[in-house]
Amino acid sequence: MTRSTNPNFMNGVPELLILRLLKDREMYGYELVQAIRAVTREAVSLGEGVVYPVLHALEKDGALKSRRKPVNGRTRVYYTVTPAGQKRLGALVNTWTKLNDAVSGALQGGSYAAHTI
Amino acid sequence: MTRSTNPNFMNGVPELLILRLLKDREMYGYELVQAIRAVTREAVSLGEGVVYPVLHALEKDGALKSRRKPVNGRTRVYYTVTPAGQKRLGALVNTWTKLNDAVSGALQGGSYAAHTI
DNA sequence: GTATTATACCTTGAACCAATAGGTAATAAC
DNA sequence: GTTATTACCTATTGGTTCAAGGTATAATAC
Repeated sequence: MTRSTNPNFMNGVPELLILRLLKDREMYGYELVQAIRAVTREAVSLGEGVVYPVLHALEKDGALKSRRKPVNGRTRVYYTVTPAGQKRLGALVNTWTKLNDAVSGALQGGSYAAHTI
Repeated sequence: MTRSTNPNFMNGVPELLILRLLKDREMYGYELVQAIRAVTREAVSLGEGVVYPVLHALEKDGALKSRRKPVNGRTRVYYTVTPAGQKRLGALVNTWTKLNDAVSGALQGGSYAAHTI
């Protein structure tokens, strides 16, 4: 029903944002969690339990590739977008935009459709 | 993975569209299925297996109320939005708009975005 | 006159995905 | 030396869309 942190309409949004952010520069999971909060101005706040599984699924699908990099004794796993990932991002942005336009139109008093039954 | 009919990003959209359409006038389930197709210009096409459960859930929650009306020997179940439903619609539109702005900003802008405080 | 389509309602099962709540381990701060 | 922060991870739950069924009447086609 009502989500405590994020509202509905979140289907596919984590994947979309992650791909979009990684398109600009390589990042690691923990960094992505905060970057998403920052870039959406707290409108979207994803837990690590959301981000990591998405990263692993995207890598398994060949949309991302990773490299391990030790920093200050800790190990970070940096992700970058593959060509397949870029393509996937493009498709996601496309469908997201289309759906958005459709719903926006429907919300704003949509009576451009004259349907009678 | 890939949906055959509708893409991702559909979470909560059926409920939003149904409430929005019923706000203007009472409709019945089968009519809503076609109205949604029409108002979104085929961008969203919901099956009856999606619409009916949402209608029942919304009525159970007190957001809709129904009346049975015989038309041409068949029985139609017409739904209207209750005050609680109007409130729910308002909240949904609000969160949908906010999320939209956030994701749009993230998609277009690089690191940060237009309006600071 | 019967076969097919359209109308109109419904439920069940599977699949997907975000969210919560855990768990491990190292460094930094106090 | 206890807590907070960094940084990784998994398992389970719950909610929701979707496909694929099922029932029944009215209109149309052949």
